[in-house]
Amino acid sequence: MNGEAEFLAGYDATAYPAVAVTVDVVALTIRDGRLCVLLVERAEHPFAGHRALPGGFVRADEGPDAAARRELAEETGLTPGEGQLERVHLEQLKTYGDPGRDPRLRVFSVAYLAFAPSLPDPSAGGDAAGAYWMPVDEAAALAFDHDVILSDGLERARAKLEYTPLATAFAGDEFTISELRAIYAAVWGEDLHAGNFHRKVLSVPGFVEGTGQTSTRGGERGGPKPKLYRAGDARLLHPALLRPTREDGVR
Amino acid sequence: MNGEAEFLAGYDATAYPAVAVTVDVVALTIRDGRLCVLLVERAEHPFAGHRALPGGFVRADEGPDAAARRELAEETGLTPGEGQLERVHLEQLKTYGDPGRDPRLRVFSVAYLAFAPSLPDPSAGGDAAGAYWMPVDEAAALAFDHDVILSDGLERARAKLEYTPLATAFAGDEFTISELRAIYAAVWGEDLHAGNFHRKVLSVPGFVEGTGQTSTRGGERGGPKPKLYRAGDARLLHPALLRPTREDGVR
DNA sequence: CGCAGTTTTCCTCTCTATGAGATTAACTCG
DNA sequence: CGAGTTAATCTCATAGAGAGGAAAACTGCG
Repeated sequence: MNGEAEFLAGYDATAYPAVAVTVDVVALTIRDGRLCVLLVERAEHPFAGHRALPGGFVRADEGPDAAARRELAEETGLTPGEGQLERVHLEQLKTYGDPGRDPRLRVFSVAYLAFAPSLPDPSAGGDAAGAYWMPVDEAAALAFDHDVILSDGLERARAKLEYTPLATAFAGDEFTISELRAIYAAVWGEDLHAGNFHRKVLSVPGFVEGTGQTSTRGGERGGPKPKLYRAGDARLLHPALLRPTREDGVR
Repeated sequence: MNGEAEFLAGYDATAYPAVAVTVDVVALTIRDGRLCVLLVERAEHPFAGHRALPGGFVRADEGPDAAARRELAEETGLTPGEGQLERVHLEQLKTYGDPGRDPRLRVFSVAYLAFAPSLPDPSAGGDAAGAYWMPVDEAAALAFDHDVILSDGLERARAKLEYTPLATAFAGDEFTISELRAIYAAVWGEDLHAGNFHRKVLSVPGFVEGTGQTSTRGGERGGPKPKLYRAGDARLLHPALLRPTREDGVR
């Protein structure tokens, strides 16, 4: 009965003016024990000179997931196929589309959240200059509504560490329990009890599995050689690893 | 430097053909102790005759949140201002935008999840005929990728009941602990231990607050007059109310 | 009216999980 | 070698979860 013509008639420019769909990526990593986010310097109007989350338009032949991974590759300098890019955890965060969030035309932005292991500076990578990692507590006054997107992404990341083993996505292939604890501490912004953390991580089935090996060297300031672990096969932590400080029942 | 003209030049129809942005709503309610979803019968091509989630285009002057609430109002027959529509909990679920999910043109759909108290049949409401509530376990073979959207919405709803007091959004203003337990049972699809549930709900600070009143009548098949409660001011349940059966650490 | 069945609301008991602290052993640096 | 640091493991007190039980309040039926 009603085909494309009828549909497009109902979709005329008067009722629905041109819209664009972009992806923006909140890419997080741990550098020097601090939680950092990948930012780019905007060269063009609007918000020229401001910092912004990396992002770009979704192309005709790709879904938003693929677009986000492509943008991430472009800005970090990672190339597909080498395993590094594939190991980055990427998940959809939320879509932002209020009128006026972009002064030029109606833009819907599908925001993504990425967890990356420690990476070299993008500027060293070659054509990906202009992007850099910045500690999240110094990242403010971003372009568009990117401050809100970043803060939503951080809250999601903090919550996800509680009930998923995604903290391992910030670590390398093999890691020690202490390194894992440092990741939690950096993301949550507070120290954790080493003994309880150790017991907890090993007691959750599927969180980590031992490699049978130990680190070749003790800690930087002494201590025994810690055992090495790699990520287990659990996709949900049960029981969960709850954040300490949050007040009982946020009102 | 670069203004709108340059931007629009980079946004030509070759690289970025026309796209549309819609909202689709997974609206859930409890009817006769069963979890139900609001569906509409599609009249037009494509998928004419198929069931689909209610939805429509985001208009130029509204954000996606407002669009979702408008669509919900149109399909349920609820009118803004009477309090009923405002009491429906509505949150963004996820955005679906793979090429080809709509055979006509590139459509990005921002899906929403709604929790509604028990409502009259939409068809009785007047102009909102064609929409109806259907038990979720009978809702299959939906148009587009709505099966996937529904299943994502259900999983989100089940998870949300664990750590938020949103189950109260399915109940009326005042409710008994048993009614609340029936909501959990319907959403999770399994019975809960009455005694433990009672103790748990009352022990979580801010989940429910007593009204000091009791129901005027005992249970349908006997029993004492239960006390009445209303939703408390907590926005997060702590400790959480975890689902019973799920296997330890989903692999 | 008396009785059986139902339901709310407590209660107990057991097991597990958590948080704080202490201990031992292994290692680095001066 | 000795002091300081860290990994890994225990202990102990408390809190929460799951299972079951029982008193009390109420309905509907004979």
